[in-house]
Amino acid sequence: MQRPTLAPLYYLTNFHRALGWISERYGDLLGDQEQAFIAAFQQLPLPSQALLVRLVMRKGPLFLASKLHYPEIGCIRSAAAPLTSVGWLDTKPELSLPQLFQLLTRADLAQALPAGPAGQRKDAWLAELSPQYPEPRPLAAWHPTTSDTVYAMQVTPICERLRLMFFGNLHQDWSEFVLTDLGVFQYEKVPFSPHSRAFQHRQEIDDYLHLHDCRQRLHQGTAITELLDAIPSQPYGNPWLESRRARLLFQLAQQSEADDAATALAIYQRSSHPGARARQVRLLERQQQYTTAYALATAAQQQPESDAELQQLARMLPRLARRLGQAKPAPAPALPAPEQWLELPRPESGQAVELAVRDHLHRIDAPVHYVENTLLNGLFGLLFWPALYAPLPGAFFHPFQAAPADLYRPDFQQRRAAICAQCFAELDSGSYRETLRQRYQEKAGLQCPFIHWPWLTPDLLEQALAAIPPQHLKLLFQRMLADLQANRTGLPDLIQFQAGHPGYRMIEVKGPGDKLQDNQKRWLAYCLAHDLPISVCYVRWQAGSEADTP
DNA sequence: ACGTATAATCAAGGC
DNA sequence: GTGGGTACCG
DNA sequence: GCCTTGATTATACGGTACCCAC
Ligand SMILES: [Mn+2]
Ligand SMILES: [Mn+2]
Repeated sequence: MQRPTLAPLYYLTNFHRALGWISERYGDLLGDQEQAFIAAFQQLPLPSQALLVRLVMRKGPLFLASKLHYPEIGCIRSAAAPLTSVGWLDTKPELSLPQLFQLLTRADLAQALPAGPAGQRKDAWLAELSPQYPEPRPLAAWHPTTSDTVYAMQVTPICERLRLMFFGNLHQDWSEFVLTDLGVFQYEKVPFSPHSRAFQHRQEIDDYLHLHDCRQRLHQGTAITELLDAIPSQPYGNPWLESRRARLLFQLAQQSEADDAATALAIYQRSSHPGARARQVRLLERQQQYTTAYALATAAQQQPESDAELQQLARMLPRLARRLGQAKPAPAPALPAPEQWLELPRPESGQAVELAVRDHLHRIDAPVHYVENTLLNGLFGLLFWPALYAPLPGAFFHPFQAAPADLYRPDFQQRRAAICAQCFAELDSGSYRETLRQRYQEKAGLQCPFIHWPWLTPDLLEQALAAIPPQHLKLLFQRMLADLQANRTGLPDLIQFQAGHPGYRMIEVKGPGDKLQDNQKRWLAYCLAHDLPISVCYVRWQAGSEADTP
């Protein structure tokens, strides 16, 4: 593929585009600090602007002047000077010993510090010296003979905030621009109004940043109690932020489960994250508070948050009932799934069991494909493309989105009811086949969370269109749409296309020691209830086909 | 909605 | 030297 | 049988420069 050649300062151009974008849409949500930053940035000499952007895109926050080489910028020190005078770079930061170790190479450190035993690891050396050097110092104090300079980035918080405002998340970064220009990422072009933006209130941005900070501290091992104090005790009004708060609480509770079950319980109670209630029941059970556990479980059963929760409750309730001496509830009926047992020679090369079964079942007139979730997700993405990329207010707000912002919100389908109905109607009329072929041609390569293009080959698509009855597709898609997040996984490993009716069958492969997962059981139950051809294939290895692993 | 996560799978141990 | 992990690049 | 835990794999842009540890 031919890559367009880029202007030397392409990244600066991109950053200007971003700043302009933000200024246009967020004028009312920018604080004095951010406004001043944007204004002052434009006043800087170009090499200084370029250097700042380079550093913003790097890890930092500390950089050695001698390690910065940018031909398009030229002299780093002259480019840096204006940045230090506005206070965006600090040239004399106090460095802790660990920071010094991160910044300098082994060889450089050896000139500044007493050497340890030969061949000592860098981290051991640091550990050994740490007690002797508790105080931070400027580089010149650590290493008097060096002529090097350290630059410490001072504007990370502002730049992070701007990035968040642009993308509506913090996992995308400014390289999206160049990667898209190069065609590495291709996004569907969705029209949206010039005032579309990820946030409507400054408080939402603050809240997002605050939660993000708490999450990072959780990951760094900050004490749970400290974080609990930091996280708002009341739900956010914004459902999107509230789900993030709930998830953070859930993770907090998870962390506390091991050493403080009571705290964990209390935190789960405050979280509306999926599964939080089931964890409460489980923890209560573990604490032998069977009455409370049973009460919560039965209440949950009356108003389950999901099939997944019902599934968990159905396992816990009989145990709890037994503990409480209640009448033994009827055992859950086993899934009446067709089963098949195979005894196969263990593949030479440690080949996956799914592939072994695929090859065993494969017939010239009944080909088998190892597809897992990719086939159905792919077909779904193709058919519902107009719904996924419908220009609804608030769904799209920058050009680098692979999906609408509300994809996994419960009202996704509801908000697009008419379009979804049209997509379903194509299954009834039969026009979907031509639509999907066309759409595959048209959209191949574009980022879409449901389509892994390399797996969904034209050949596989054709076979699926020929074999799977549209009414079956309809049933499968209906379940997906009911919960796009939960129901995009758990689909069977293999699909076999065959003559006659229904024209295909789905097969979940289970090797020795493997069991059906919850999400697989849910798909299994759904397919059985709707007469969709599904089965489970259990595999044993032939004795002597290969020595067991010790 | 990529907290370098979910996925799925395998293995082992506890009740 | 080599291999592995990380950061950076476009 | 159920539940947990941890390990382990793959993918997610692909290539390269650099540093470190062995
Ligand atoms: Mn599988
Ligand atoms: Mn399987």
